[in-house]
Amino acid sequence: MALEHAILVSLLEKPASGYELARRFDRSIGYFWTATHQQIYRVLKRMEDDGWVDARDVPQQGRPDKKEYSVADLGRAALSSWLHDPIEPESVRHDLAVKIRGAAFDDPAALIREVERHRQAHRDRLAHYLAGETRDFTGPEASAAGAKAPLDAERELQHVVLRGGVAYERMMIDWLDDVLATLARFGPDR
Amino acid sequence: MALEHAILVSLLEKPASGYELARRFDRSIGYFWTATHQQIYRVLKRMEDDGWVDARDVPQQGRPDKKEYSVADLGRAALSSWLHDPIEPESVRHDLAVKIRGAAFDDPAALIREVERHRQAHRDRLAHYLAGETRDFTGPEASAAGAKAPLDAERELQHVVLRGGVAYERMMIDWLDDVLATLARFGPDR
DNA sequence: TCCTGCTATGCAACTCGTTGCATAGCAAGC
DNA sequence: GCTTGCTATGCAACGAGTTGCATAGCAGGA
Repeated sequence: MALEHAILVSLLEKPASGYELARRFDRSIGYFWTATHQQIYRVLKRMEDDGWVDARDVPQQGRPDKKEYSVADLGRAALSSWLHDPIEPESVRHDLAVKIRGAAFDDPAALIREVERHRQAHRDRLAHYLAGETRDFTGPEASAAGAKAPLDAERELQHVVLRGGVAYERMMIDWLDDVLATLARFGPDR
Repeated sequence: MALEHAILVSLLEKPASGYELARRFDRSIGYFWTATHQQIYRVLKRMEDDGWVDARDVPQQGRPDKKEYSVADLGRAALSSWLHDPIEPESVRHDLAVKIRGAAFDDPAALIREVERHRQAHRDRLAHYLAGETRDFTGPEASAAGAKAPLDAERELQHVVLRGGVAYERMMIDWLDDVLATLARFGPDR
């Protein structure tokens, strides 16, 4: 269970309300961790009760007030402790692989459109990542940041995680091409 | 939710008891879908109640009796229906990426051992996959299967899923090398 | 004026997944 | 004879995740 920790990291990068966190989980953080606003509100409340985060009411003009959360000392300690925990074996859940093996007992050709849809989704995400990389990690901004802090850990680590996302999407696209070629061999017969 | 469907696919490949299924989920199926024996027994009971699978008591010598399940017509229909459903957007949960971004607010160097452990786990899994590929999908066996059925969908589709696993592990190993190189840059200062 | 849509927070109910525990037969070794 | 360990099945409790719904302020357009 790491939703708490993902929230702590996100709040350390920048304090936010539950709503803002939910939107981050649709974007940057969401690339490697998903969560709905329900989970986020529930967990935020628990974290506030446990003293992991501090809440602050922020009046806004033109929109409802919000509760902005920031990380408290206890939260920082909890994150640190989790980071030093050598756990995690890595579990996988890949529906598409189940479908592909299942297709042997149904119509393999019927899966082609589905796989093509997935491939397109991965292409879109790859394009999105690459655009983000160009925007945030290359050119004058990168140099400016470099001048400001030659070894900016936060930035560098965000970049290496993004590179992981890029590598993942590229791998998936290549593999789905392989899957499509395999499925095509079963197309004519049935 | 696709545990039912993963079980259906596995039972179509070969009928099995709950216990045997649980062991498959530690091996071949487990490479892209995990499940404990608790989930499996619970879901099998529901599937039996729904008429998706048939149960058969099998007395054994030297060990307790088992209940062997096989897929019923209703189960086959349910699987087929699921296969034709164009759902699934693909959600991700990657603890290690959270840890890496979190390391910016702690000691980046402390993560090195953890990342190395993960890299080793992925290397082990890659070696395991490659051994399985050599065993099941190359050499005389493959030719024999080829002679028996020039387009054996079940086998081909199992192979392409395995190739996906191989591609994934290779990608992860490369990425973790990248992560280690990045973390190393923050090692000396702290 | 009313409707749509975005920001912002939350409850309730349900399903899914995990963990700890219990039972029971039999085999092998000390 | 006792313990350990594997096969085989299952209950109970809890925690995590999903879905549907509710509320409320305000903006903008028909």
